[in-house]
Amino acid sequence: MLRVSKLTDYATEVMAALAAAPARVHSAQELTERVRLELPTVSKLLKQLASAGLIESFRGVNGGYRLARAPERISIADIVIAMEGPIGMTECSAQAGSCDHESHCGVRVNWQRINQAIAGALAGVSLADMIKPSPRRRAASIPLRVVGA
Amino acid sequence: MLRVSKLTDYATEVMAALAAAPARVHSAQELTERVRLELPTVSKLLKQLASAGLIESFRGVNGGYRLARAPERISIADIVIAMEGPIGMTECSAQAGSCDHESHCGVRVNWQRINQAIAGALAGVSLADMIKPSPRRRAASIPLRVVGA
DNA sequence: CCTAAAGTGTACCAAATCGGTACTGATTAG
DNA sequence: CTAATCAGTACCGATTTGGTACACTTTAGG
Repeated sequence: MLRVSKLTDYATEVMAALAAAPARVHSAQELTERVRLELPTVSKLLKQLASAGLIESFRGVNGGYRLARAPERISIADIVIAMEGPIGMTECSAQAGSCDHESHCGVRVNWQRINQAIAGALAGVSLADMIKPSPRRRAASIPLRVVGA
Repeated sequence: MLRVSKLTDYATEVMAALAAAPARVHSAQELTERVRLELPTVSKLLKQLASAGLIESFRGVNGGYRLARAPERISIADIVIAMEGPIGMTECSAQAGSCDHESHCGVRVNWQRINQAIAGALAGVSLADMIKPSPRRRAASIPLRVVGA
């Protein structure tokens, strides 16, 4: 199945939890209780999200994490990229030289277009969208139809 | 990196090779030479593509494989699904009951929307599109818009 | 019929990835 | 100075992935 890693999945849950109270600083411990995961796991992904600049960290007593931007300005693409690196559906479509088929592979360029389509789909959903219970509203703005079918 | 498996990648190359001469029957051996992979590997994915109904197989001497439909009527989504199963970016968004967070996870429904957007992006590119050298033409209709970054 | 060309099915193995854990260090409020 | 809390590193086990091996079936053609 084409899917993101569990860590990425968890990351969206944690980000959603942070987005529920964007102004407050949440400790890793508190977030752990919200998403029902082990502390080291939550800790690890929080660190990753922080180094990607999606959340701010505060050390020391009463420290914790807080969204770096408004939930409307953080997209699922941001989270996926923070956790898994650049979106590239195939090795060679992400960086050149990584695949020795390049010379005779006619589909590479087209995979790059697909990457962009998928990045667009992920970028079109914000964290604010994710915490809305109803899939109505901005849902319609997700680009669905692409080319042919 | 969010990506499809190598086998899926190879499968698109093999399908592209088949699409280059849709009427002819190609042996696995011949396709192996085109995509520069090992025969058992090509053989394995051809079998999988055949059982998904994307290609037809012919046994015996002068046997081989042929596209089951016109290249315009086979999408990248078809190939990805044939190789990796249903598109579901998270465990729980594909089938219910597979995740014990369901009760307190507010983002599940929204992942389902994202799945559909991605499936749409993949369904929108046909095999015929993939073998076109120029990324021009209908390319412009792929939604590109990005939110934050 | 017999043989060779070709696909089918099953099983298996090594390497990479992934998810998780442990432990130690650094920072800061009180 | 102490406790709370984030940061960094290292490691481990399980799963997945990619690849290989081998025995079986089907079919065209002599």
